[in-house]
Formats: sequence, C-alpha cells, structure tokens
Amino acid sequence: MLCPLTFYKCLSEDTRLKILLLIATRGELCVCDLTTALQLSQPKVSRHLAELRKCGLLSDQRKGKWVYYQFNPDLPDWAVDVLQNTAKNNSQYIDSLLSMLDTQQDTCTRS
Amino acid sequence: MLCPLTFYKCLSEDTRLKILLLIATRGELCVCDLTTALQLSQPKVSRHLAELRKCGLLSDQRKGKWVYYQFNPDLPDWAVDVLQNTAKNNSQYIDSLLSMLDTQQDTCTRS
DNA sequence: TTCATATATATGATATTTCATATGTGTTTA
DNA sequence: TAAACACATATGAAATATCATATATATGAA
Repeated sequence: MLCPLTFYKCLSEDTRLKILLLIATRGELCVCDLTTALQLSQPKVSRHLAELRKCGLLSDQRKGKWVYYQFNPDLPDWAVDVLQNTAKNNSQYIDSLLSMLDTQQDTCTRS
Repeated sequence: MLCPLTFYKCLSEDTRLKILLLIATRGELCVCDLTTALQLSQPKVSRHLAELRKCGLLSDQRKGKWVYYQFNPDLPDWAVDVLQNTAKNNSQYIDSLLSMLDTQQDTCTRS
C-alpha cells in the first residue's frame, strides 16, 4: 500500500518530478537518457532513481549495459492518474527536456 | 501560473497534505476545526496554512472571529483533480480525522 | 478583556549534493 | 579463453542546504 505522503514526497523535488513526468510521457527511459535530458551528473540522477525505486514508484529492468526505468506495475491507479494528469497539463515544464532526447547528442553510445 | 513543483512541495508534508485533503472533502474549514481534527498546536497549523496561502493553493475568508480556508478559486483544474482524486482514494488517511470533527469536542467555542 | 489567528526567532531535524569509488556487463586482445 | 579494458550504473560518506518545530508574542474581532 503506497502512502500518499510517501508518494508526494517523491514528487516534491525538481529532479525526481521531472524524471517521473518524463517517464509518464515516454513509458521507459534509461539512466543515460535521463542524465542527457536533465543535464545533470550521473550520480545525482542515480541517487534520485534509487529513492523512487525504494518508495515503490519505479521499477528497473536491465538490458545489457543499460538499466531502464518505468512505473512500478504495482503503483495504484490513482497515483498513475496523478502523474499522467500532471504531465499532460504541464508540458512547459518538460517539453524542453523531451526535445533534448530527440535532438541532442545522447551520452549513451547506444543512440 | 502554478508551478507543479511548488504545488507538490505543498503536498509533501504530513500536516499540509492532511489539511488539503480535509478541505477537499469538506469544502472549507476554519483554523480551530483543523487544530481539532489534526490534534496539533494552533501555531503549527497556522504556519502551514500561511504556506499554502502564499503558494496559491488556499484562500482565506474571515467570518467574525474565525478564518475559513478553502481552495483558491484560481487553482488550476489539474491541481483540483489531483487533490480530489487523492482524497477519494485514500480515505484511510483522513477518515479518522474527519470523524474528529463530527464526534470530538471542537475547541472552537462556536461549535 | 477574551478568544481566534498570525508570525518572529532560534533551534533542531532531514534531505540533497558532491566526490570518490565500487559493481556489473560487454568487448577487445594476447 | 582469460585478462584487461571501457562504459553504464550504484553507493558510501562528508559537507551543505532546506525545512519544520516550539515558544513567545503580536494582531484583530467581539
């Protein structure tokens, strides 16, 4: 059972909120996608991802060298609704980040 | 324009989240209703109310000696949705507080 | 004067960042 | 094929920043 306070603490920090809204939009992203989109150091991004994992908002899946993050399948519907509602109604907060994924050189050798 | 990060910072603290969910359920409440429901000191409740007012989530209305708080009419629809969705799907988080309002002696002389 | 509410200031508690380093996977090469 | 290497990601620990609480006191209405 996800406590609403735990959930909202996760959304109350700029990096974590952006990670969640990016994943709400794209379905899944790997760590290097996120460091590129957010222009932040890898340890900083990984640390916040660990927090989101620990609290049950995200789950991870390794594919070779890369680790992809997506919403935890156990996340309750109301929480998914909140995240998707927020992403849809605050595009100015994430659009420039999304465009980094498409137009900028991704640090992943993969891309 | 309400920034989503500002909004979620307001929801990331136990007292503030409970205040917002109580108001989502009841429409409006005065400070003494909230101190009763939450069993917290008046300065603590007032301080959090001031924060929610400053950030644009709540507006206040004085009625005689009492000050009533309700959602700010300028609060965007997505934010109202988030709060009502959360209240509806987390009744275990607020039901016991709501029952204090109905059954316990309210500290307001009014009641 | 009393009751309801607001706020200042000091203090304590938590969360975040950074740097260094560890782990884990795939790839090269001797 | 095993050692060495390169790349992606995770984490420990210290330094720093941010936030919440308590107590005392101020304001404002009846």
